[in-house]
Amino acid sequence: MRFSKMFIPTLREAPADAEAISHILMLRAGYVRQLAAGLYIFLPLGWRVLGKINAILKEEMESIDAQEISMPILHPAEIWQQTGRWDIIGGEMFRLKDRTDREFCLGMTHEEIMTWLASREIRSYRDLPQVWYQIQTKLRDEARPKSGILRTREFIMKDSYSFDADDEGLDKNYQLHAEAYHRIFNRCGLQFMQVESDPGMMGGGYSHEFMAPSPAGEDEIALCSGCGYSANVELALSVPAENEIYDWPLEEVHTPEKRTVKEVSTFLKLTPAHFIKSILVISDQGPVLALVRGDQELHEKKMSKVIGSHRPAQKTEVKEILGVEAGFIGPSGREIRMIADPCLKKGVFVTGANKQHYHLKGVRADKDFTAEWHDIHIARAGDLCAVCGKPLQVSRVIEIGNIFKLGTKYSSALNAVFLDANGQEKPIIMGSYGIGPARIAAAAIEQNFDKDGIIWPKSIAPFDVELMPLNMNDALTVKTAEALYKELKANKIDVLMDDREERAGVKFKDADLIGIPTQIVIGEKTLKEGLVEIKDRRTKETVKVTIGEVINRVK
RNA sequence: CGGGGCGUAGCGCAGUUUGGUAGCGCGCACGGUUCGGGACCGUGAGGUCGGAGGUUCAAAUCCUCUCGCCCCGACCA
Repeated sequence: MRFSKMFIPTLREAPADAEAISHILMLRAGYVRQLAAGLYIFLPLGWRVLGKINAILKEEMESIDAQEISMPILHPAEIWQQTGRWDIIGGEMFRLKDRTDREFCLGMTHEEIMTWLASREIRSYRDLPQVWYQIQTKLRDEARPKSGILRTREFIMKDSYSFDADDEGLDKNYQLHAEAYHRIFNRCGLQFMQVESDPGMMGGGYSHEFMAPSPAGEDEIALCSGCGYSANVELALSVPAENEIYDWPLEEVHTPEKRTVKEVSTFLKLTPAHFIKSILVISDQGPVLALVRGDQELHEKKMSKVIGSHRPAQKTEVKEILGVEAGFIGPSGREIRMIADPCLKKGVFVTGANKQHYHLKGVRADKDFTAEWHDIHIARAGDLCAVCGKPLQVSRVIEIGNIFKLGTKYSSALNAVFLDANGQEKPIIMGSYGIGPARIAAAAIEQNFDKDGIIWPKSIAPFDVELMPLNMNDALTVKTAEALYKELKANKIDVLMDDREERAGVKFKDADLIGIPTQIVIGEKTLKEGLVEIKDRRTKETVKVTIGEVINRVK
């Protein structure tokens, strides 16, 4: 490809409303343009990158016998109604009507439609297993699109779905996908890890996420360097570092106007870890008191797993329900449902006395209060691994893929059944598996850039090499460039030749910004010695080679 | 949905406090000189100041409403 013929609108300055590095660089280097919040146009360079990523996805999907198909984006409401998700999913689903008033939605994922197809076509265990995939646009009315291409309202996803006769089959397809995903992300040059995750609205009981470490990410994961335990902090189990235990007798202490853990702990000259933090929440079944250690935060998702959907109580509700102001509530002597973090089992604590301006010192679990015990705190760096006891690290990550064991949730709802070898009718056992190609691209940039621009991993770069004849007015330069251009193409090397009538400086700046991993610089002076320069975009190291050597060097 | 910020030329911004005929840099077009890390000189094109309504002799500037975008939070296959 010739630069002069390709639409690569590079920008000297970054648009003001871009913040994430991948967003800024993709805009500046002419890969994407924004149409509206969460809607992006992929320009020629950006589309080439997605094409490279998709090619890898296809190869690895085919290698585990997944078959590519293509599903509509516009879905009739009835199918989503049958699985219940039409009502469960709120504003995130785009909904519309056709001219006859029939209801439709735009597909945010394809479990329903894939299962619908299976329900119509699969009859026998002999038809199983099947793995179908597509690389298809999804639409979600995101509450908050952000970080450029990382969270958008319309995006391409590779989604695959497995259909099996039994759990062993599902296990195998799940495992095959996990392995394929490892190969895919490795080939894309990403640093990543596989972690346990919360299945969320997908249902089913078992899932993993693939995470690329990056400060631009929206998720956090806990990692154990000791045993390798890794999980999204939404469900990561951790044991906070132990307290020194004081054998206080139970007594009321006067704590005038001291409400928060911070205030009371400062007042009593104790660390927050010696306190029980009591948080009243309102669930569908009524008020629940959540108890965590004073130095911890309550994790709402973990809490939701125990008591279902809920919200924090307002200050006035606390007074109404518990009869005392929020700063002085505690578990002792309460009849209300209580969920407590297990780290409170051992030790002696200070907590609200349920009496204005008083706290209770010397509170012990089981003796002074009882509760249901569940891990409900947010895992933090420095907490200990629940498996092996070594310290956990917490890091910020971009979710680039996920795999779910769905079981029979969708097949049961949509009556996707088959006859087994004994003539018994059974629901098909399913899994679903997603990867976001645009997120791979963004994560690759977030993990590979410098002050001058993008540094693409070779496998997903828009071109393999950029050929840079510096002076287009020099006949020998042009002649050499044209010959090399032809030869590179003949050797199946993707080459972008910067044949513009631009000054050398502009070409260097643009080349670094665009980030093609190898640059071949053809300069007038060096050329007189019969040499050209091969430059590594990442290290900026340059070697001078004869023209004849170029092909072997860059192959 | 809650909190905050911003909308002025393609991009980055000044001008808004104190109302008085819209400006700078980059980019773009043309001419010339340059030519290995975003050149220089000259000439020029380009603006419903996000939109609507109001106040005023006069509104980018003041008031009301509205739309859009970004950030934090809530939410999130």
